[in-house]
Amino acid sequence: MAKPTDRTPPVSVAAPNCFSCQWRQRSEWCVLAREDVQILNEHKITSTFEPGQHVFRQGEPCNGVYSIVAGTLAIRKADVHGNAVLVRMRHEGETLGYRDFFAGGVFTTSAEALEPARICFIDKRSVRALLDRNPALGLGFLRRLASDLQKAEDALLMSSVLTTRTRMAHLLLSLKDRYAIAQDDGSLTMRLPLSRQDIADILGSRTETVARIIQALEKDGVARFSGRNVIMPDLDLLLDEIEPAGD
Amino acid sequence: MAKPTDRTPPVSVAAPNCFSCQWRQRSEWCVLAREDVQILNEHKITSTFEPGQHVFRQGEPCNGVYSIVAGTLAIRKADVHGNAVLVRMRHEGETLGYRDFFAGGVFTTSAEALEPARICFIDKRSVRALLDRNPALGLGFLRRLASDLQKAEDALLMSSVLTTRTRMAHLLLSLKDRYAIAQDDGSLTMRLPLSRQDIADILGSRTETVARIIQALEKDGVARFSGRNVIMPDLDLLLDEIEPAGD
DNA sequence: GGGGAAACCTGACATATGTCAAGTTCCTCT
DNA sequence: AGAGGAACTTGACATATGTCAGGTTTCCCC
Repeated sequence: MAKPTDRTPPVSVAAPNCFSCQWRQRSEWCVLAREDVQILNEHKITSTFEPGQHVFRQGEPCNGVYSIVAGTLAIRKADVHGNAVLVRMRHEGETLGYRDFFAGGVFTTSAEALEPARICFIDKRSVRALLDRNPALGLGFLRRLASDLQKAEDALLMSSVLTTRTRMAHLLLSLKDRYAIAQDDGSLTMRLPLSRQDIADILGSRTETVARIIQALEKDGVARFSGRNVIMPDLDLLLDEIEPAGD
Repeated sequence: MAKPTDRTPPVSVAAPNCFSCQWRQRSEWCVLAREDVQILNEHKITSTFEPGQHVFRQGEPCNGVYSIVAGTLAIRKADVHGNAVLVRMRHEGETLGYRDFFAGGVFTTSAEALEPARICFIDKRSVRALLDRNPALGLGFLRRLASDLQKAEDALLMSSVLTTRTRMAHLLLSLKDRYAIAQDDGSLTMRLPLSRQDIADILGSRTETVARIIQALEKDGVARFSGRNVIMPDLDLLLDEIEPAGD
């Protein structure tokens, strides 16, 4: 089998069931009545994506919303010169693309699988029908957008008042919640879902700078890196990074 | 009369009429039926604010939304150390505070009048009642939030890929649309609604850096500054700043 | 008009980070 | 296993920007 690349078309898979979907019940879609779940179930299209494949690309028309059944996606935004930032990550259970769906119908970001992913697509017409029948669904998206906006503003604030090293510490701490596993000796280990370039794009920096910060963190005993594997011997040391001493 | 300071309470004024309000018809509120405008009209509270006064402060509970009848506000966000960024500006006709209203009820930003302002407050109960009766109102806020989020992401991208000088050019160009007046000789003049500190907070920079950038822009003939007054002799020079030559 | 505070500017200096150019390691495919 | 390439690291250097300290201007209130 050929290696899946960015250009490999996504694979449609046997449809999972929206009724029994564990994620539906914890997301915006939990407000749907039984017959509306039926609509969802009939119209969704489920596909799988390998790491590196795009779910959608900046500039393409937005013809519906997506829901992640499994996997992690990177949401990137690029300017005209190709410079990109990694705006956020999206994980299983989250809905995707609703921002551009409500804003105007063209994707202003790209979504790329970081891990093997399984994703449901719900087309425009179905979403509109569901919104018409369930005002609470719209309010759910409203809440979600409001919280996304808060996070974006937090990121904006952080990017202008914190050093790159401190933002790196923030990033490690947020990744820890999802990816780290505790070892017997009290340390934490995790495998990063992100390349150095991805990290640089999140920090608004360069890979060389990321490498230097990693070097510095290792020197100070805060974390040890080996490729994408990280060992954090003491969580308190990381917490100290984001909460300056004596403050 | 004492000079209005940050602590001077806002002044409630004779209520303007929502039915005839020119802004209502161009905003989210335009979808309201006649009897709903009546609700708005009865429950809104209109106040005036002098420059420097706060409409609301980060951390306060959010008990409703605001609508700007006249004036310009600065929306700021601060971290625990008091570092602040100026997240955005809001002008007459815009609604205010809906983000925190939908997200959870605590203001995550502060709003401060930059010019004398007149602002209507619509309390929580009235907003909820209007939302219940007008699903389209919720969709209107949805669209607005989606576009705010887009702008926030644009700002995030710009802050990490553009130089401070280029962002300054972007800022001047966006302020021009609202504040600049064309002179007979083809140049543009405007009076900035922002202090150097405000500009630095927008650029994610320092007042000293802003002063240096101003110096550089004057040296290159792009703009001339005298306090808050700016003369832009040639718009093309400013546009060149944001679109690097030969690109 | 004068005093005082706030806003603003300037210079000298330190430093974080970008840039460029080699290396090295790691991974994948044949 | 070996070849090739991508990802990553390292070093030398340039530079934008922060920091600090001092000075000037502007504005407001008495």
